[in-house]
Amino acid sequence: MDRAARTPGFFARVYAVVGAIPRGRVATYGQVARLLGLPRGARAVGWALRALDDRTARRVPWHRVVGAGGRIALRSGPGPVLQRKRLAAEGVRFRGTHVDIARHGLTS
DNA sequence: CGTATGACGAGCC
DNA sequence: AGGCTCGCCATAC
Repeated sequence: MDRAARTPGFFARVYAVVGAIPRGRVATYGQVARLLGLPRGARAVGWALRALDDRTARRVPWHRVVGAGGRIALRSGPGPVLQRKRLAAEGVRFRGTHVDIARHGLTS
């Protein structure tokens, strides 16, 4: 286990919240941050997910976290495609390039 | 301890 | 709609 995931630090809490997102639904970085008690910590959440290594990523449903409005935040590499693919596999609908947040949002 | 870095977000243009 | 700027936050150096 990585140090970040073992210690009761920020990363671990982010992973715990993300892990609680139900299958077929998505949450925004801002929402996750809010659940952690950091209304303006969306960016920090992004930092935590970015720090996921291949092994840790296997136990954290990072693909269920999207940007405000359902935007796929990943910009390059296999990430964006993989995320969209995984979400689609869970039945998540898209409206163009964005996730249909109104239909699959955490609180929706 | 100051500066840099992002998988962010809201405002503006 | 698409692109920029600026503010926020936890880390990395």
